[in-house]
Amino acid sequence: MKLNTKSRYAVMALADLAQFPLNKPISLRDISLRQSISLFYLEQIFLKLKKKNIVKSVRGINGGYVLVRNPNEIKLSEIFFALDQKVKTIGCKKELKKGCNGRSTKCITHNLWDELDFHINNFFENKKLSDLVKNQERRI
Amino acid sequence: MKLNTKSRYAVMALADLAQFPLNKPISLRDISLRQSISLFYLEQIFLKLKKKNIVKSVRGINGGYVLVRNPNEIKLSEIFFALDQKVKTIGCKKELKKGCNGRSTKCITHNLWDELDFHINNFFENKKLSDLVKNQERRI
DNA sequence: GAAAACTTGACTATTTTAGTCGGGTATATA
DNA sequence: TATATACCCGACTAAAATAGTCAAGTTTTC
Repeated sequence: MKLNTKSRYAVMALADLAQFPLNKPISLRDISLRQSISLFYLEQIFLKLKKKNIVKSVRGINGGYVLVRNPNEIKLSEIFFALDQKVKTIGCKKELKKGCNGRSTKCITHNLWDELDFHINNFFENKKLSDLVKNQERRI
Repeated sequence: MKLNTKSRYAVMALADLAQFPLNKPISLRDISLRQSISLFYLEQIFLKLKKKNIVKSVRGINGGYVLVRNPNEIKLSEIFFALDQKVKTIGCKKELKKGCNGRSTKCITHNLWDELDFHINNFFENKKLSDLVKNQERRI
């Protein structure tokens, strides 16, 4: 059970972004250099973040990306959701044959995975982007 | 972020096992049929469970597997551990280049993944096999 | 008009996962 | 003691997911 790089990088990049003034566009190139993440990969990631209205883009020279809201209004769950990374421990409903057996409507461990789902999603639901930067030194 | 089938099946199979008297060997064939899990796959899984002393085997006719301890003494975290499925959201220590940048000893989101790790592992640490069977009807 | 920086879709190599298979060994019971 | 049942164990493979790359744009500022 592990997090994929896409959501991880997304959080890292946004945390990076959150350290700067709200209206100053930060280029992906800069983030790429600071966080050691491939520029091309970042482009993929930010496209999705933009679609979900977490960041907005400023084109042209001196352009870059800017957070749409304040870091304390951005839940980590949103970020994960933007990258289609909702935590799903199992889909009992879908894979009827494998996950849930036909005997009853719910398989023996069904409730467990539901609980786990809730437990993890809850974690991200209660974390804000600002929580990551709070005790971090500002780098200009 | 999702659970793999191996740990999922392991929990399902052990929950199945836990519904029977402690000293009655249950064959993998039976579990395979009841839970709709491939017999070959179950063999792989139970080999690991046996190595970690969660189940013991009884060979020959009428043989099968038996829980070593009571279901209320078996933590789900043990099961996951037996299948090398410790939750690891990220290994900042190892992949220095990608995960943690060289600037400081810890990358900007390092603590977050640590917290998440703890949060999830905690969930499994506090769950016992018996919790799964508690409100389950016994099937003979 | 040139350079910086976003836009978009397609592509690929690598890794992981899920599952299969074959050829064993041990043992209860007829 | 024969034999069927059931565990033992390592090797193998197909398919899916992941991680990352690339090319050919468009927009905007200086």
